[in-house]
Amino acid sequence: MPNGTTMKSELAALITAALEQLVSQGVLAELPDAAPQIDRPKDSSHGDLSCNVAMVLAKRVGMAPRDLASQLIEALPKNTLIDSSDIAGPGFINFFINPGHHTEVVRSILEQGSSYGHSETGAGRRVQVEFVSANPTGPLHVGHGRGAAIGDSLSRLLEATGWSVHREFYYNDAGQQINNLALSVQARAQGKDPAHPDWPTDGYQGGYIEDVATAYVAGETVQAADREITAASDVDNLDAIREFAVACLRREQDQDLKAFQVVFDEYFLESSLYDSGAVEETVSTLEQAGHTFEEQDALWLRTTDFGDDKNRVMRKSEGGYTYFVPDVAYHHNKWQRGFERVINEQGADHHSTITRVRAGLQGLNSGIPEGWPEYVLHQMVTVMREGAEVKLSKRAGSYVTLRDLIDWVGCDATRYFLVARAPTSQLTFDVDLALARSNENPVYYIQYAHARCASVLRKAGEDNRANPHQGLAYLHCLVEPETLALAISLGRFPEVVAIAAERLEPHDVANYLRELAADFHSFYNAHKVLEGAAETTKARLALVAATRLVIANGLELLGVSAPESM
RNA sequence: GCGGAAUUAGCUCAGCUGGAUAGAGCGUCGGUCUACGAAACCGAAGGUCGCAGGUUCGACUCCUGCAUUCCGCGCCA
Repeated sequence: MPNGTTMKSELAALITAALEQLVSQGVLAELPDAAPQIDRPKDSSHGDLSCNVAMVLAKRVGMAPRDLASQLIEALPKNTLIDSSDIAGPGFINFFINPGHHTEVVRSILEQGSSYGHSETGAGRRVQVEFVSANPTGPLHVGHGRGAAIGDSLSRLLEATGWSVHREFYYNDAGQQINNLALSVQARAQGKDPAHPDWPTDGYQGGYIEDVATAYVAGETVQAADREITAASDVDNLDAIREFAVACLRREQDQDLKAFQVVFDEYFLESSLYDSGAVEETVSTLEQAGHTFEEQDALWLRTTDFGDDKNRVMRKSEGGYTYFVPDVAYHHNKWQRGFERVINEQGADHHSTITRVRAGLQGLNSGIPEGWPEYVLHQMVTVMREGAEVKLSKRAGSYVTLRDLIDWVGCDATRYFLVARAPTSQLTFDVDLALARSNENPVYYIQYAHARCASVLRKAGEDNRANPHQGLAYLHCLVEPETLALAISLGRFPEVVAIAAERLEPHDVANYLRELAADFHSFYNAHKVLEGAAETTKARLALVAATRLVIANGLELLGVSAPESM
């Protein structure tokens, strides 16, 4: 099987050929506009693949679905893919695939190795994924962790499907929140605590503020991914405190991300948009395009022209810009950088900005498509431990940090749990479940399957048994139901990756891996790999090697490690 | 009130963009190791897919109402 083709696409080609045949016979007036839909039936007695095209077309042709189905089967070209086919229910055509085709994937997998499952649909086009984008006012919390896990996995999926991916982290380094941060650090440096009468309104109360203040007074030097600052130690110099505090928290977040094994290509500063004049330029372009008006001393953008439910203020009566103006400038900058696609992974609480940003971009008349950029929004995360919700962290004070989770359950389990659920559903992170070492914990379940594969292969190597590739000559020995079921699952992987990337849903991969691990464990318990006839053993070793590769490739897409032993 | 998300087994969640008898894991009950790793496997029980209509060959899936939960809704970011 060549890279990129699947059983489904081979079957689709056969069915299309049959439809063309029916057109030439005059049974059909024309080909349907869409490609025939092919599904994997849930019930294996319904075959390996099924097609509903007869039911879809029947009405238009004026034939009974089952009659049309039967003519379609007659018209199928000769092939080695289909073992048999039948018509079932209201007019499904069920196809039973030649078992040899199922086990042939083992050959493809061993040949393609770490690239098995990958495709070139992105064709090297450029996509930017922006995620986390936390302001440097505190450690990353679990919500940021979910964003990091999803955003990074999305990036990996897009890379695996041929896109050229740019990972970006955007942060506000100059706004009101940063001012609060500086004031809070200053207050701490002056020996005040949150109970003090002069403690700043909206000041940050987390314990980390005190650490920053201590470091500032001590004149320490901090180094973050995108900056390095030495403290001035002067308690009255608010600008110096601000710069130092931002650097401290940037470093803190860098360390969190490093512990989470997430890496960015670029950190983009909101302040740079002011420095470069991009914000002013955005405003004047919108004004010139006639999308703005003045009212009550403020400048408004007519976002209602672009689907918003009310117009939005751009420049406040006191002269400053509202937050969405630099947001629009930022996204215009992304467009100018040539990203065909931009995907923003954010918490669902940012939902309301989508319409505004898109409206602002449309108003610029830069040829930006209406649905650009794309958004993946994730819902809230709550953390449970010992049956109760955890709401406080020692370090951050008011919320549970990402680092807390990593410390409790490790990077692998944290990443898996945060990425394994649909972003649209609220997530309950059960710390005790993530720590469990049994199949109630899917991370260990999948990793254990990988370690088992590695163990068998190791054992075969020690005994001087065959190299897994030798088994490729004996794939016909793979015949038992559990064995074929495993091979079929291995063959699904490319589809799973393609669909997950297309729908921007990394959790598809997590679910698939769980199912694959279950198929492997069933196979493993039913059939001894190393204790059969020589040819069967060789074939099974090839199957195990292929399974190990697919699990490793899948875990890689989630950013979870694939251990050789546990 | 407006907008978004959600509602599926006792619990945590899938459900391949409309297919056939709605699936996993945990939990419960019952079986499998002098072991290619039992961190596993096999089996059983467990469901009015929130409610009511609609669309059609066919609805957990799409549409319209209603209910409940979460999140947003400032000249805050």
